[in-house]
Parts: sequence; structure tokens; C-alpha cells
Amino acid sequence: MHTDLVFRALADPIRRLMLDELSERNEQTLYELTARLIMRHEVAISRQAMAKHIDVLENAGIVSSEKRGKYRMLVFNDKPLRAVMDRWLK
Amino acid sequence: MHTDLVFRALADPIRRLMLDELSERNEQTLYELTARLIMRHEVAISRQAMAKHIDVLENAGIVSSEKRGKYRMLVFNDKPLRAVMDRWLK
DNA sequence: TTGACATGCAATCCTATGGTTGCGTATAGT
DNA sequence: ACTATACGCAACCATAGGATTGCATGTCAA
Repeated sequence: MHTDLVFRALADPIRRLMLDELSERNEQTLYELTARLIMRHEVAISRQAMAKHIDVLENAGIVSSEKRGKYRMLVFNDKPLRAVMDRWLK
Repeated sequence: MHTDLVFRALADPIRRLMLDELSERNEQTLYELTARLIMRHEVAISRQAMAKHIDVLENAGIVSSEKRGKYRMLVFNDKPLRAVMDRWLK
């Protein structure tokens, strides 16, 4: 597991909001998630920017995506977070 | 507490190494910490760069510093980390 | 007091990163 | 078959972040 990718993924506030939404309601499409962020958190962001964020989260292993037809289903995975968190918290 | 500052502080690998050292051996001066990073972790970094990193960690509340004479004593504080970590780990 | 030492401050540079724009592609519905 | 939809890809841009450089400041020891 790549610690650096995990921490860098968490460094952006929008990505953290994405994790909030995904941890609360799993299995969303990229489009759904984008709409939720815009409406519930009043962020102004494009679909392309969201796609980039998803790539970052996926490379870090925090989110996995599965292609279903024309949709990209997003699944939250908390294992990398747990693995990385208790580094300084014995 | 400023969540964003905490996460951004953790985004840099050198700052994470600094926390490793400080959590293991508290109350070091900036100079000591710099020497330790260079020797034990083989990082090539200047004192000025280290000072900047300390500022970032201090603004995030993860490290506090106290001026003692010509020394700047560094103290690790894990509270912001704990507060921020169990956001997605219920 | 004088000099070495630990640190502070400011300007500059380079690269990474987040965002936009524009276009292309594949799937689903009618 | 046609069209709208959900998404992928690549180029460009602007800003922020990490590092260096140079100089200034304050403290301690001799």
C-alpha cells in the first residue's frame, strides 16, 4: 500500500467531501456523486474535475470503481485509511 | 481546529518523518530534528526547509514550539490527529 | 566583547496540482 | 437508427507548495 498516495489523496477538501458522501451512501455513479456535492455542499465543480479526484482516490486505494454499462460505480474502501492512521496513535 | 490544515500538513512525506521522530522522542530542537532526519532517514534537506515544515505542522496544531534561549523546542501533539482521523472510521 | 551557534525573514525558482476547455466514445432509450 | 447520456482523454492555464539563497537577529560561551 502506498502511504504517500493515501495522505495526498486526503489533502484536498473536495476529495474529503467525496469520501463523506461515499462512506455514507456507497455505490454511487460519478454523476450522482457530482450532483450530490454540488447540491448538498454547494461546491462549484465540473464533472471532469470530479473524474480527476476519483482517479486520485482510486490510485490511493480508498475508492474502487466498477464499470457497469455506461456508468462508473464508485465503492468506498476504508482499509487504506485504517492502515495509515494509527501510525502516530499507538 | 482546522481540519484542512491538519490534512495538508500530513500530505508531505518529510513532515510525516518529522512526526515519526517527534512522537518517538519528544522535546527536540529544530537543529536536532534536522540532524536526525538527515542521518536516520537519509533525506537531503536544509535547515530553512525544515523550519518551513515546522511552521506548517505548528499551524495545524500537531506540533507546538517553545522558545528557550536560542533554541526552539518542539513538542508533538496527537490531539488534532485523533480528532481528524475517525471521520470515516465510525 | 567577540565569535560561534541556532534560528528568523524575505525573495526567488521550479514543479506539482487542481481546474477548465474541447473533443471523442460507448451505452441506453425511443 | 438516432439522440441524449455518462464518461474518457489530452492539452492548456493558473496557482500553490517545497526548496534554495542570502542576509539579519539574538543567545551563549570564552
